[in-house]
Amino acid sequence: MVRVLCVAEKPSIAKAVANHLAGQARAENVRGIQWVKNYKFDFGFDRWGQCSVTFTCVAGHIVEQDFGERYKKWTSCQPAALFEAPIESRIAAARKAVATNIEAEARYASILYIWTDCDREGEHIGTEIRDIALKVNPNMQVWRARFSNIERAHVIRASQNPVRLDEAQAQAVSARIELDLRLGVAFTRMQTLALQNMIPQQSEDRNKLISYGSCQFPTLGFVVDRYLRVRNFIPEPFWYIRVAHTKDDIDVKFNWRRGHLFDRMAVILIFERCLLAKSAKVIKMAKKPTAKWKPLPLTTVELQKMGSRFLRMTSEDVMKVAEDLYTKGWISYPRTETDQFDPGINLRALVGKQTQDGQWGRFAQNLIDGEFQQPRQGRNNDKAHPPIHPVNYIVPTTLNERERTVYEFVVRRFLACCSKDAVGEATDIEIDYGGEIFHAHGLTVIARNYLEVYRYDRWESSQVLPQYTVGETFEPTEANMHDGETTAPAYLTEPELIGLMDANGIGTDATMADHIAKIKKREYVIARTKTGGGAAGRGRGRGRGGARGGRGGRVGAAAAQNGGGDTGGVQEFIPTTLGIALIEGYDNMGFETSLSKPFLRKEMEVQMKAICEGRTTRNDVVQQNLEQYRAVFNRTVQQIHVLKSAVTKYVVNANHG
DNA sequence: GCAAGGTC
Repeated sequence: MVRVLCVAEKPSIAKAVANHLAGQARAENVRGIQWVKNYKFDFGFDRWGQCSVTFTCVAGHIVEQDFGERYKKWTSCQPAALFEAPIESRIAAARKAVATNIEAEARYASILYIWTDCDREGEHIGTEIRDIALKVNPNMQVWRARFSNIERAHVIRASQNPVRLDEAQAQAVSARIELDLRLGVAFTRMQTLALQNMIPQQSEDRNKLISYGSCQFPTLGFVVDRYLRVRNFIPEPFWYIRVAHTKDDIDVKFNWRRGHLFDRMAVILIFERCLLAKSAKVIKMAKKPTAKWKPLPLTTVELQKMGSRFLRMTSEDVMKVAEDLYTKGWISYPRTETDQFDPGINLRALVGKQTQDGQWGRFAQNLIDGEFQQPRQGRNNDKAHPPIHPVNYIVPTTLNERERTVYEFVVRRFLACCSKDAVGEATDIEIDYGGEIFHAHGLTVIARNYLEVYRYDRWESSQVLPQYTVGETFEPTEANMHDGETTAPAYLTEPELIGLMDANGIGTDATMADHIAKIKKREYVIARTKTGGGAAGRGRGRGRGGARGGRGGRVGAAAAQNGGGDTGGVQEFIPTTLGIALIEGYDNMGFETSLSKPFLRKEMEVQMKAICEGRTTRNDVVQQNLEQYRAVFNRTVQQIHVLKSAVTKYVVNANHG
């Protein structure tokens, strides 16, 4: 019988696919690794007939790239030499047993069938597996499965339609690996050696490390950018008009359509026109149904944003806990960009597992009893993993506190997705007063629906507004001119930072939390827990700040209508003097695009796509980038005084003063 | 003592 060796990227895929193909596969232990099993079974492939199959896995990359011995020691070469120093590939120390297992199985198989994730990194991992297998058995045929989820029918279809590895995608990753290594290590050594004597030692036995990385620097850049905007903020006064009217014992406040103006004289003139008009006329009185949409299926980025906003955990902790819940089998794979459920998945069955819970069980039961609605479809699909959802019920009290918090969030989010939008009625009233438009907005929540289970969203009825009729006129009970001033934006919070990284392609969903943790560890930023609520998305500078100090009083706006509900405990980031000095130093070097900005990383992403599409080659991209960065590197060395003087200004002086 | 990306 033909022997086929299948290799997945991680244990869960190997197990799921093997069991789909086999019915029930026999799991054999592998020496030296508890979490890898070799699943053995027979299977009929259209192409090769009845085969004897071993289905095993790796755990991410197996091969590691590093500089050779000669360049390992910091003092052994100039950092600039790392732009061309030879790079060696070897099996990572922690992956020896995995590689040995593949070698052992490959010796007896004639076909290698690769089942790594269908993304760029998966394609590269596939080539790593192939190289290891071909070394012991050069005659193997190499194939690859194209699959985008692990639903049974899909997997079986994929198994019968093998394709070839996509070399271009693997090459794109290879370019990324080489560039990140050379640039990261070269700049890290250079700036550490140049600056470490100016900076207090981190601890007695360890020298301060001043690292550079294509992701950590832009991440730091976002924090510094916001900090400088806060520090350089100059409040601007503004003026506005507010009208109130009491009807049916209800005090209705009308807001000025223009919001506010920064010209006091202009507001005075308009205000006088209003007063002259004496009476206001209702020009719109509309009640219309409105809804608050239920959330989209959960992606990794969203989990980290929501986690750092509502669960009093850092994004790093949220990911750690989510990975734990995944390996224990309670939730699905936590690294996904997909916000749409595959039509094949049995969502009702998953909801059904939650009916036994004391807190959300009744809600789940109601869904089963008829309230269930298909989740919304987002726009993202990584074709590898479904949205994050609970796969099994676990009594929350048997989990530790952090696990419980994350599990509860995943479950509530999932149940919310399978529920209905919240329904309400919006009332909009507009009046014309001296030629100016003022409006009042009211909301009555009619059915909370998904909000019953998803307590992270807020949507509450406002004060009930009285009935007006279009054409009706009245004399306002109160008409006042108020003043206020714009308020500085707040420091960058963790959910905001994750949003910026995501939008700018800094890191991947799986690594964003690592980069944030790294700039903390390097002491480029400090994280501090924000107290009180109302954190995110506030005050983006001019004109958005709340109106403070209005003399007429009663200026404080009602609570945020939407998405508020911050419980406090959000992390906010403030750069250290060292962090500011690094960013300012590079910004002052006069490069077209500073290393602190996200553009270089974005550009690398564009070039990786070009490699994938065959428009350029791996070597061209690597050579061109190395050339470009070598120029930046050399100029940085020549102008190291610019960097040093920023460090002097922010770190040295700050510590003596 | 260095990067970023997989994953356990």
